[in-house]
Amino acid sequence: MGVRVRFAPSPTGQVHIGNIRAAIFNWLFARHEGGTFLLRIEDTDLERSTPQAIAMLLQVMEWLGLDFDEKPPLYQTSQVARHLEAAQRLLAQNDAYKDNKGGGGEAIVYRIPFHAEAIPGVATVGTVEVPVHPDVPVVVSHKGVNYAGISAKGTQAPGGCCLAGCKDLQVLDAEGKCLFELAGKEDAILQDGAVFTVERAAKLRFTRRTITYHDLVKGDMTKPLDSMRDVVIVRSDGSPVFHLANVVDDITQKITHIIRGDDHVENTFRHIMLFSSLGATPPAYGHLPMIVNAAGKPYSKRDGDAFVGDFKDKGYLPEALFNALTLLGWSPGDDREKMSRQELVEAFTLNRVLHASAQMDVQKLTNLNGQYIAELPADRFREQAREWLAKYEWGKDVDESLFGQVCALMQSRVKRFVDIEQWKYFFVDVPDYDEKVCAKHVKGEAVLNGLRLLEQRFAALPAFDAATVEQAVEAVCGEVELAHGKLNQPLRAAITGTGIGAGIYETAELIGRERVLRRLAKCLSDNDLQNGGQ
RNA sequence: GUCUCCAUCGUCUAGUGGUUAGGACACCGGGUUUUCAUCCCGACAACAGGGGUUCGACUCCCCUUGGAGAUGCCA
Repeated sequence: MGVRVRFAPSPTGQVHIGNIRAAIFNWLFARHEGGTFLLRIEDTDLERSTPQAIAMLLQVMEWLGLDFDEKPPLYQTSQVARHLEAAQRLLAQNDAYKDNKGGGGEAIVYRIPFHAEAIPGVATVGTVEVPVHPDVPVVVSHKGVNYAGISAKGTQAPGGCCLAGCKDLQVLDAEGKCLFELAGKEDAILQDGAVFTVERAAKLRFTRRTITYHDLVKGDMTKPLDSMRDVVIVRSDGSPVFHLANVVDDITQKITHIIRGDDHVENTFRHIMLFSSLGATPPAYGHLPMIVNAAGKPYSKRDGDAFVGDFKDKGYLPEALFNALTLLGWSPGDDREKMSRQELVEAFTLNRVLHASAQMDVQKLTNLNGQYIAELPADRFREQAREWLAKYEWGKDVDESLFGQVCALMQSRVKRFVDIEQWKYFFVDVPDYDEKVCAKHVKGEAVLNGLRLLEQRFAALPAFDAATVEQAVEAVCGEVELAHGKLNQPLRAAITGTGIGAGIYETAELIGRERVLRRLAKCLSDNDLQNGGQ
């Protein structure tokens, strides 16, 4: 059977990059393998799974080009009957039981199978002993073995595990005398619900069993059964828990490979058991390292600056974000970084995914984004630039030919489309002056004289273009005894109000003689005013 | 407490017993007839610590430290 993978988010608001990265890796894996990429919307949290949240999710996926197969997507809420049916089946098989431990009613609990040998990957390790605190009685029942451990200080520590964790259990006292033996009582406990309470026990001796699965990215993963507890699969309010719903849906959708975040590693062991108890073959698993924030913690829904939508709003291209996200926890193995989607599909394999968590470097993304923007065909860039410009009052109705020229001049310098806000000086009569920049550059007799002279020369120029402006500036520099180029930044400050931008001669040409002269005059008179006032 | 996983420049990473430990971003310096956000060049910068195994460890094993996750009704 071909590869079938899924992205199964819960649509509870914004989509953050950790989440979407999982989608990207699933998509890449499916496309690389020529398999099927499914979307399953885990919308069982009715309060937070709003239609808006689902629409936002779909929109983000489309923006990033994460096309999924077999539409429409599977909505988990449509599967509840199936989930409950599975729970009933487990109950009927005696693989689950009802319990009211957390109060509020009876929950359904999946029992880690005592006869665990039927589960793939379960192995017997040998006999082990664990100390227990004598003040807390050891209780052995079909719900597991309850006891308190002993901390380093000798106080009670959390303990207890599923019954399957303690095969061949013997409860011993401090002298090593056997107070209870499980052998021969299994049926009484499992079938008839017998409960044994053992007081003043000192240690447990049992046969340890482990469950191992091969993780496609992390390698062999093993967990002792005595570190596991039974799993609640239906809440006391009757609603299915994630573990059940997730596994049942994966069976329904015939998923062959589950690629998800690292935080699910521990769940995998119980999920494999659930698959098995439900008569299904467990899929292959691969766990992706987390993307963490600057503090080294996984992005939570509170980390406001990590939402996919935020990157879109700042003018990042989907291809750039997609590319950058693939480079978090994965690399092609050579020095390639900027890769097309096709190259990524070809190069992507799970065994090259890293094991350690990664931190998103926004500056690197920004740099990459700049490369993608620089490579945009001129007309595409223009189209997008216009949309961004239209966000500003001054950018709604710009001169078409000037706009085209500005785009041509500035495209290679734009790293994010929000940066286009700084184009304002090309299109308005009076730019916003950065006072610090002006104070820094527009000062000193020589410079002021130079600018005044420039005003005259510009006015007298037969043609006003980059070349003639350059000539004029050079000539004036000589006349006022300024080193070559020393008038450039002052001129830039005077006519754009900023200290950065494209080449000043080209910039001046685009701003045009009229505006340049007016700005020069204004800047100089403002300067006189200031000096006169002091 | 217990269990699981992780650990190379500030950040993302290459590296699978023998390398001057490579690349990218950022930063710093220089260049583009000392204009600039582009472009080019250069410099700085890492194997968490300690034990082993080995002729030889970033690489294999153990311990420590540090980080993350899990530990029955979140997903």
